[in-house]
Amino acid sequence: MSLYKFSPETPSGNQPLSSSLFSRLQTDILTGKIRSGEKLTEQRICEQYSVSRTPVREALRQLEMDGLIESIPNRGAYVIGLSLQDIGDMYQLRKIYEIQAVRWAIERITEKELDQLEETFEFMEFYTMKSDKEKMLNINTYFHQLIYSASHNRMLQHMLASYQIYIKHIRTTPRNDDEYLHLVLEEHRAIFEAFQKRDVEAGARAMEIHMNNSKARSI
Amino acid sequence: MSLYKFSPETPSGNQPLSSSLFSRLQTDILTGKIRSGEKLTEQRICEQYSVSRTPVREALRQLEMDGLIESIPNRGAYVIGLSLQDIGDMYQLRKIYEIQAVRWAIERITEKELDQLEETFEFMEFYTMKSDKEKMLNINTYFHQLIYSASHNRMLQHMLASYQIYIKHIRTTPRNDDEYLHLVLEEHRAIFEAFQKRDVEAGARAMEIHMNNSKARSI
DNA sequence: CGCAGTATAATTGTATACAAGTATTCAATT
DNA sequence: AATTGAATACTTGTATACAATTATACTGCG
Repeated sequence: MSLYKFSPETPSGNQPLSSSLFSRLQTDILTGKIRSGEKLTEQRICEQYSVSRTPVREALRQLEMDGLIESIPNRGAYVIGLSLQDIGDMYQLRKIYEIQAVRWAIERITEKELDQLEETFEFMEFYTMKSDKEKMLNINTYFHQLIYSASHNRMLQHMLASYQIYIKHIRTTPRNDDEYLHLVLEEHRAIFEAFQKRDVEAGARAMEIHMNNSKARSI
Repeated sequence: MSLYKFSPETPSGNQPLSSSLFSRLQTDILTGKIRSGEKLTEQRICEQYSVSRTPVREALRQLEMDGLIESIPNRGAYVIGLSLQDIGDMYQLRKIYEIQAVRWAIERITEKELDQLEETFEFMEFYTMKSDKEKMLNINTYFHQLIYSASHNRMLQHMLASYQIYIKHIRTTPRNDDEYLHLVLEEHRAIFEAFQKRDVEAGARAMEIHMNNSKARSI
């Protein structure tokens, strides 16, 4: 992933229209457009999304791996979705790994990676100043991904990446206040400064605070 | 999942022949039959596994979600596989969640679930006595799944279940000694006894020991 | 000999057709 | 009236055909 997409010069940068059927279904389930418990027949998805059954089946398999639907052989697929309980559970679990990621990352981060993190954080400051919430969400995700990457643990990256999809949809609660952006910024500043000081415990604490607040803000 | 499959009365109980293409490919990648870095063309898989492209494509999407292959649009799929580093990473990560699972499970387990855990542990004793390593592996998996389930955290179940696949293949190092079975049994006994006493800290310690030993035994 | 451009081959992406399994309906029988 | 059975409709599972994209090989030109 490149940083260019966050640079001030880039135009609005909307979602790509060519987003896969999998992503579209994922979004529609997570935003509640497709309801929990609903039966998904391949035929109906074909009609509603104007695609043939081949891509539909592939998307359903992916959703199943994500735990968003349950597929019963020769019977069909049922939407599981996320309950409030699930969301709470997820934040608890994510927190555990995010803290671990910070610990390992502070121990193992390279100079180059630290520069990237600094640059990313500076973009966060810039977009907070500009009150660009959309860009903040994207760069926020990227900031965390840099930490995963700096942990130099491929499995951890993979596991935490799988949480991001949920987070992205959950945290779209309408909260336009600048205060929100500033709070998020300061939480990330604390994390970033722990990296600069190579202070593992401070990093873990800062991330724990950030996670607790994220959870609180989301519900 | 039912317990019947572990009962002494059941015959040998081999793997189902109707195992999905996804599982077969997963196994072949994890056992090294399909090498890391290898390019997978859909055509070749069709021929080698005697199926058409539709199921092949579905299996590839699933493998991609698992992180076992990397699929580049219009280019093809490349096997990533697991390095020794990955396996070590995975054990570290699994340990964190297994310990958390035990903590929550001991706090939240129902009487009925505890009975199931007891029954399962007694099967472990039985198969250790009979030196049936195959059955021990299965019931070992089941023992852990009961803990996940008793944690009453659906996300945690989902995350930990995704590790089991790897574990199953990694731990097939040829170690026929009864000593191995007895060690595993005693480690599980410690965990089970912590459940009986509802001692969270003892459970966490017992699981940590079990995880450390599992890792050591696997490498 | 090297390079660019084009034609060909190979591979993935998508659509459709057919087979197999499952659910539903309705009539016949008890 | 309830239940069983067969026939029908529906849904998923698989195979194949076609379109779009990418890789490769070859030819012509400098």
